[in-house]
Amino acid sequence: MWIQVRSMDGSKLVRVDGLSKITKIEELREKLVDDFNAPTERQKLFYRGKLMLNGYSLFDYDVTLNALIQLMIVPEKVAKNQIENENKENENIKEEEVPDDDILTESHSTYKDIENFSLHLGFFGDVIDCLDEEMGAWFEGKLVRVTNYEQKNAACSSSEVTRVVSMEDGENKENVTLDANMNQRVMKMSGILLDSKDDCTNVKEHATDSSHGEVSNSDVEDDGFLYHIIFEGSYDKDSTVKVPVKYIRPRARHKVPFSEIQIGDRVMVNYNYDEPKCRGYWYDAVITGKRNTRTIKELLATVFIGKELVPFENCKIQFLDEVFKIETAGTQLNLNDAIGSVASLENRLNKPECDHCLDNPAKKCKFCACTVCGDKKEPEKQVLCDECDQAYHLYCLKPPLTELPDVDEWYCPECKTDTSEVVQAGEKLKQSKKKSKMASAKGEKTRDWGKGMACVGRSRQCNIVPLNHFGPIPGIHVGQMWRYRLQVSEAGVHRPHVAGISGRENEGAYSIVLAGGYEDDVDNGEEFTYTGSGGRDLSGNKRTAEQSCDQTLTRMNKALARDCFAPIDNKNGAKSKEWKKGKPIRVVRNCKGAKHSKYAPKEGNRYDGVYKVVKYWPDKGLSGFIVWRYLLRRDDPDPAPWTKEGKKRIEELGLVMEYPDGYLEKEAEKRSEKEKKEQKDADKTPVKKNKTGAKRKRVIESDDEDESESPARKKSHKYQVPGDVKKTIKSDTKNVKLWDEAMDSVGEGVQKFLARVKEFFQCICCQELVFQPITTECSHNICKPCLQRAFKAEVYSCPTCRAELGKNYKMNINQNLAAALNGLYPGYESGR
DNA sequence: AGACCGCCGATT
DNA sequence: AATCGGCGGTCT
Repeated sequence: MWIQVRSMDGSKLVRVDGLSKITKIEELREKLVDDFNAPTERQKLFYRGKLMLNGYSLFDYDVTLNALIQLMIVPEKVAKNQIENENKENENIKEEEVPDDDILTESHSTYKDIENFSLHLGFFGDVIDCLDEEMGAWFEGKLVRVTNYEQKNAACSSSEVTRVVSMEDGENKENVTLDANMNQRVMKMSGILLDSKDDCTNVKEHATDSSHGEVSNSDVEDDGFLYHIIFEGSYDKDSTVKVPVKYIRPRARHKVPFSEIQIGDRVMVNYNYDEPKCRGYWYDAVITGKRNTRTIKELLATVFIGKELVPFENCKIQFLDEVFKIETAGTQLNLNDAIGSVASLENRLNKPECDHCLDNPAKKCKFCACTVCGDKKEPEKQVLCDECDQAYHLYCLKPPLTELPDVDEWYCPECKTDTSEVVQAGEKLKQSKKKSKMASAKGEKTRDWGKGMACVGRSRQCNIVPLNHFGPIPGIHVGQMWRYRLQVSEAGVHRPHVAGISGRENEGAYSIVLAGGYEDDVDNGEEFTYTGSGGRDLSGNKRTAEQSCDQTLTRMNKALARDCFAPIDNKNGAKSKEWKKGKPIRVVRNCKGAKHSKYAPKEGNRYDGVYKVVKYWPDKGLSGFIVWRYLLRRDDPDPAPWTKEGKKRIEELGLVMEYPDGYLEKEAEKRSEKEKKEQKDADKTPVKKNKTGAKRKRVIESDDEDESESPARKKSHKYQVPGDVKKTIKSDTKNVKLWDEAMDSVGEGVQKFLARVKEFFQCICCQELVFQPITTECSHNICKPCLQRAFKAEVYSCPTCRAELGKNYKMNINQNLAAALNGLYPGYESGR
C-alpha cells in the first residue's frame, strides 16, 4: 500500500510506498526521514485532523490507499520537549494533573514588585496581544489576573493601580478596570472558544516551555508568573488562558505605512497559510522583499507561525495597509496618550470565523450560530457539539434542555452515534467497537493482510446516481476497463467489493460480474448463462467455497429473478415472453472468466453494457446441489467490445485501462528496482558498472504531471466530443474559459476529458457535478438546490467567492450548461 | 493450492 | 445497530 505525505506548507508531496495497513506510525516516520530531511522526533503527523502517535497502526487511524497525511516539522529545540510531553500524556493523563487553583479560597498575596512589573511590560490598562497556542497566531486579549505559578499564590494587577480583578467573582467586574471602560465597544460574537478544562494543560505546557527560554516569542525573560488572558470576542467569560509573560505583549497599535516598511523589519502581518490570498490571522514576520512601483505594491516576508514560531518563507502579504509595529515590552506610555490610543484602537480584522455570514453579527447564520434557528442571540445558552462544533440553543434542541449539560463532552443529535473514534487532545485512540470484533484484533494472527489491494477501502464514491440505479452510469462507456473490482465499485458500475450480483431482493439486481466462478456457466457473448449465489459454507471468514447445499430464490437470486419480465416463481422459475421489457442489468466481465469464455478481457474488468434476463430456472449443478440459473441477453445500443464496431468505438473514445492512483508508478518503481538488482548481480561478473543508477524519484513536482512514462498516453486519440454536445457547449457563453480548458484534454480520450469536466463543474457545496446549475455574475457554478439552501440559512453570497448576490437574487438555471453536461453525462439529472 | 483478511451493501 | 453474504486479492 502507498499513501501520500505532504509538508504543512504544501511545498513537498511525496508518495510513500511499501506500507501495510498494519504498519506502525513509528515505522512510517522512519520512511519519511530522508525525503523530508527530518529526524523522526521532529515529525508531527496528522491525518484527518488527528495527531498520529507511535504505537498505533495506519489501520487504527483509518488510513487508506492514497490517503494524504500532513507532516509538520517542528524545530529541533522543541522537538525533544514535545515528544516528552506527548509521551507523558500518553502514559497517564491524569497523573500530572494540576489542580485548578481555586480563586475564592486562595489567599491573595500582593505582587511585591508590582511597579516594576507594569513598567517592565509597558502595559497600560489590560489591553494586550496574546499568542494563542492552538492557532499559533496573535489575538487581541485582555489581562485579567496574574498568578505566581510556582507558589500558586495569586497576585493581581493590570496597571500602576494595584487592585484585584477577579473574573470568577460573580458579576462582570472587568468593567471596574480602567481599560475595560474604554473597551466598551461591541464585541464580535464569534471568537476563539476556549475550553476551560484545558487550562491546566496549558499551564503545564507553557510552564515547561518557559523553562527553556530559548524558544521564546520575545526577549522577555520568564518572571515566574502566569498571566490570565481572556481573548476578545470570547463567548465564555470564564474561559481564561494562563500564559507566561513571553506569550503576551502590549496591544499592537501603530500601523506602519507602506512607504516606511523596510526589508528586514520585524512586524506583525495578517497572513493565511491555507489560502494565501485570503484574510488570515496575525503573525510576526520579517520583511524579505518589497516592490513599490506605480502599478505594483508587494511585500514578501518570512512569517512565523505557531507557538514555536516556525518560519514560512516567501509569503506574499495581502494586506499592505495593515502592517503593525510590534510593541515591545517596556514601551513607556504617557497614560493620557494611552487612553487616546486605546480609545482609537479598532479590532484588527482576523480571518472571518464563518465563511457564510462573514461574522456579521446582524446576520442570522445556521453555520456559525445556532444550527436550528440561525439566531446569534443568547450565546451563553448555546451548547457546542464536541464533534462537529455546531452550536445549538438549549431551547432549540428536541427535546429542549433547561441547562447546560453537565458532561465533559456533549454531542449533538447528528453526531451522537459513533463517538468511538473521536480523539481528544492527548487522549489515546479508542479502539472502535467494530474493529475490536474483527479477526485481526482478537486472533493472534501474524498474517499481513494490509499491503495489497485485497482489503483496501474506496477512496471515491459514485454519487451521480443513487445506489439502486438501473441502467448505465452517466459518463461510463461500454468497453471501459478497471484493473480492480474496487475501482469498478468506485465508478458505480458494480458496487459490491466481492459479490457477483448487486441488487435488492424487493427491487431487482442492478449489475453482475462474470468472473468464471461457476464452471458450468456458458458465455456466448451476446447471451450467457449465470448462476445465483449461496449454497456455500463460508464459515472461517471465507468469501467463496465449494457448493455444499441447495441455493434458494432469496436475496440476490430473487433480485436477479425480479429483473425478468415475468411473475416471480420460486419453484420452477419463469420465462419472459417480452424479454426486452425486463430491467436493465449492467454487466461487467472479469479477466478470470477467460478460463471458459473467449469474451472475457485479458486484464481486469470491463463494462460490456446492459443485458436483460430472458429466463431463470432451478438446475442441478455439477456439485449435485440445486443452483439457480439465469439466461441473459444483451440489449444495449452500443456495440459489444469484442465486435469490430465495438473495438473501433473503444479506439475512437480512447478508452484505456484505469489503475488506482499511483499504481503504475509503483509498478514502474518495482521494475526499475528489479532491473537494478539484476544489474547488481550482473556487476558481480567483471562488467563495467553502470553509474546512472539514479535513485528513484518520488517527489511529485507540483505542476508537472509527469506523463511521459507511458507512451500510450502521449499518443493522441481520435476522440471528439459529439457534434450536438459540442454545439451545446458552444452555447454556454458564460463558461467559455472553463470549457476551453476542459477541451484541451479532449485528445487524451473521453475518460480524461470527462474527469476534467467533472472537476471544473463541481459544485462547491455538494462536491458533485452541478445540478440545475446557476452561473453567477462572478462566474461560479452552483446547484440551484444548494444555493437555495444557503439562502434559506440567510446567506446571500456566492458560496465560492463570497460575492454578495443579494436577498432578491434571481436564480436562473443556466440551461445551456445543463444541456451540455447532460450531453456528456446522459441522465445524470434524473439521478437527483 | 489453501487459507483468510477488510470492505461494501443488504438484511434483520 | 448489528449481523450476514460475497465470482477479491494476497500471503503462506
